[in-house]
Amino acid sequence: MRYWLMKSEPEAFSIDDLASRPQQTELWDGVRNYQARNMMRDEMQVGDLAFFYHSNAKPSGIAGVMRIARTACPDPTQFEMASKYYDPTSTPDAPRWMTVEVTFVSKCPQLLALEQLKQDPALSGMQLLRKGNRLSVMPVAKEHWHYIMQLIEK
DNA sequence: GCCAACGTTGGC
DNA sequence: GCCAACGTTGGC
Repeated sequence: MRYWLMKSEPEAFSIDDLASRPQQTELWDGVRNYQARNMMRDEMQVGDLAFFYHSNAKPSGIAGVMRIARTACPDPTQFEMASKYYDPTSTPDAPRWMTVEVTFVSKCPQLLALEQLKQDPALSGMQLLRKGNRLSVMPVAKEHWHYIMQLIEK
């Protein structure tokens, strides 16, 4: 059982969008970074939990919790010419980009803002808070996960 | 909208 | 393989 954090711009896809999907489930498509892909492809397991992080938002922060519902499969948008995630160098025989399916678990009663996370000494060292960090999928340490869950439930 | 911090691309 | 140029992410 592992813990993750996955970013999405809420204007593109938010925690509310996930909660209102059929089955409250969605393919986490559009990731085009090898490190992030490798984690989804090689490490995520069904049942793992992930924070849904709103990036490029006002304010940015942790908006909810989701569960990995299906292990890695090819990201269909890489083959769709009309998609902004289309990748002409990828083929169905050798798909370059993989993704996972996620299911809604809960929405935070109030968003846990990045600013608040930064100011919390218990979270120093968290990958999300490292300067220059741009990864859209990253692991969360167990102790950080439980600490943040307790902040959410406060 | 700015810009720092990356990541990728391609000429050499 | 180096590295300059370019593109992207994401906080502010």
